[in-house]
Amino acid sequence: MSDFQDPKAHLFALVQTALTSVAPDLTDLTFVIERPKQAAHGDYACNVAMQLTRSLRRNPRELAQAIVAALPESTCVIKTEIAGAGFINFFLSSAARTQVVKLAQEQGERFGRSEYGARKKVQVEFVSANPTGPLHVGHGRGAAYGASLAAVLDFAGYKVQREYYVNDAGRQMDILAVSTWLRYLEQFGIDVPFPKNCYQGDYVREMARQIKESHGDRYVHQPWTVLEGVKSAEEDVEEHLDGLIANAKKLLEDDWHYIHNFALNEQLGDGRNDLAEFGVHFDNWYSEKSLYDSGLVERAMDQLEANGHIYLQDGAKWFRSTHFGDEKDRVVQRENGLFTYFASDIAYHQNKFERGFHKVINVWGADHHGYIPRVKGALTALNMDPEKLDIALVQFANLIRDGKQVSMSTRSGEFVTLRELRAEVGNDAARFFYVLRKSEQHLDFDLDLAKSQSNDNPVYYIQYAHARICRVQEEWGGVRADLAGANLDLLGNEHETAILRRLSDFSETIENAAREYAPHLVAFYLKDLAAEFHSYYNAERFLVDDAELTLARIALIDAVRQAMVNGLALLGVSAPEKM
RNA sequence: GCGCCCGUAGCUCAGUGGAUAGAGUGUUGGCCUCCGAAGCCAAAGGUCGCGCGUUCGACUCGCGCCGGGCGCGCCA
Repeated sequence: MSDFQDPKAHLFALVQTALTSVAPDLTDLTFVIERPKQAAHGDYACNVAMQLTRSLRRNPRELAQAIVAALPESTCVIKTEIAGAGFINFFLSSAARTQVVKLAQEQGERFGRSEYGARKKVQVEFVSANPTGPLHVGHGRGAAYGASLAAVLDFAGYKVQREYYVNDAGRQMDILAVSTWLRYLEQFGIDVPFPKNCYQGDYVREMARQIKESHGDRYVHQPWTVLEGVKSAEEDVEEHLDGLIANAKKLLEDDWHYIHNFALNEQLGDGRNDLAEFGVHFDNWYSEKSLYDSGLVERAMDQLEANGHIYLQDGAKWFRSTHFGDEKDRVVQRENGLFTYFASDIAYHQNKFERGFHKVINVWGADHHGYIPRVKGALTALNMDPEKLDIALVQFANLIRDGKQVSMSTRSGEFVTLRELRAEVGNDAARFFYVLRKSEQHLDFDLDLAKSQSNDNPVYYIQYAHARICRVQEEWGGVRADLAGANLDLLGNEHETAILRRLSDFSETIENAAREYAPHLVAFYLKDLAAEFHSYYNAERFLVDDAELTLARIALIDAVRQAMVNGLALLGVSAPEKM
C-alpha cells in the first residue's frame, strides 16, 4: 500500500528504474512528473523522453517506447500511453486515485502536512513597524503575508520562529516621546508650537491626556525653558526638533524615560493587540535597545573593524560595503558618535545567525530593497553566509477609496489604520484579500469593493463551499467514523475525478508555497477546489437512494472539507459551518 | 543616470521550460417542486508590451528596448 501513499513519487521511482536500463550512463538527467492540463492526457505525465533526446540523439517517441517497455509492474498504473512530442502519460487505478480520501480521513487536521522542511529551523521576521503609531494598511499586508508564510512553512515541515524586531532605540522614538510631551504641555496652556515633523495623530493627544490624568502637572515646564537655545523651525526643522528633544531630556531628567517608555509601551501594546485580533502572533519580540545594552552593536563594529572593513572619513566611521557589491559605502557611526540604524541592524542580523537558523527570512516593504546589498555585505564581512538570509519583498499596498488613492503617512496622521480596515471589511476578508496577490505584485486594496456585501469577494465563495458541505453532512446525519468503510471505487465521474486530482495536489501545493515563499498559491488552490466542489454540487446529489454511493460521496466531500479547513487556517481565515 | 518589481481577455489577476494560455468581474443567454441560487451551465472576449537569442519545445530562461511603480541620506 505504501506505493499509493504518494502516487507521483511512486511514478518517479518507476521511471528512474526504467532509466537504469534505457540510459544507464546518464546520472544528472532532470525530468518531471506533472499534472497534465487536460484530463484526457492521464493522471500524470512525464517528459523524460524529450529530456533524453539530445544526449542520446534518438527520436523522443522511440525513447518513450523503450522507457515504457522497461517500466516495472505496478498495481498503481492501469495504462500508459505515448502522446504529443513524446510525453508518457500515466493512468492510475481507482485505488491510487482515491487513496487521498483515506489519507484525509486518517490525518484530519494534519492532512496536507509534509516533511518537506525536515524540521529545519527557520525564522520569519515580519511587520517590525516602528512603535510610533497605529499600524496602517501597508503594515497589514506584511502582517498577513508573514503570518501566512510562517504557517505554510510550519505546515511544510519547518520549525518556524516568528519574530518582531522592535525599534525601541533611536530618534523616531525620541520624536514620539517629545511629541507626547508637547501635547501634554498644551493641556496646561503652555504654548510651544507643535512642529510639523512631530507625530500629528490624535493618539498622541490621547497619551498626553492619560499622562495628565495619572500624574497631573508633574512634567510641566515653562515655554522659554523648553525653547531655550533651540534653532527656529524656519531655519532648520530637523535641528529644531533635535533641540527640543535635547531640552526635554535635560529638563525632565529621569522623567524623560518615563514618558519615553510610556509612549513606547502604549504603541507597542496597541500594535500587539491589533495584530492578535488579526490572527497574527509572534514567538519573539526582539528589542533593538537590547542590542546596545548587551554590547552587541559595539562587538559587531569591533569585528568589522578588526576584519578591516571600517574606515574613518569626515569624522564618521564607514563600512566599506562597496567591497561586497553595494553601490556606495555606508556610515555606521556618525560624526556625533551615535550609531546609525544600519549599525544596530548589522548586530541584529549577526545575532540572528548566531541563533542557528537554517534560513533567516525577512519580510520587508519593497521600498527597502536598496538595503539588501549592505546587509548581506555586512554578513559576509563578518564571515557569515549571506545565502542563509532571504529577503521577501512585499510591494506596496495602496488603498483606494471612491476610485482615488488614499495618501498614507504616519507623521501627517492621514493614514488609514489596519484597525479601521478590519472593522470595515472584517478580518477574514482582509486576511484573504492581502494574500490573494503574489507579494511582488502591487496591491490596490479597493475599500469600496471589499466593503460592499461582496459576492465579488472570493473568501465568501470558499467559505460558502465549506458551509454547504457541513449542511449536507448535517442532513446526512451519519458520523465521520462511518466514512472509513466507504467504497471509494464508486467515485469516478468527471466531477469526482477532478476533485480527487485536486485533493492529491494539496500537500504539494503547500510545499510549493513554502519553497517559493508564496502563500497566495494556497489561496488560489482553495478557490479552485471550491469551484470544483460547487460545480459537483450542482451536477449531482450526494444524498441518494443508493446508500453505498451516498457514503462514498460524503467521504469525498469530507476530504474537501478537511482541505478547506486546513488551508483556510494557514491563511488565518475562519471556516464557518453556517453563514 | 543606476538598481529592484510589474506589463497576460474591457477591468482585477493566476499560470513549478511542455500538449489547445486560465480564473474572477463585466457583457449576453439559460438553471431553484430537488442536500443553502453567497451557487451552477453556456456564449463572447488574447500579436501573453516589442525585438533578438538559448531549447526538441518559451507567457516562463538570457540580452536589448518601450511603458508603469518604488528606491538611491551621517533618516528609520
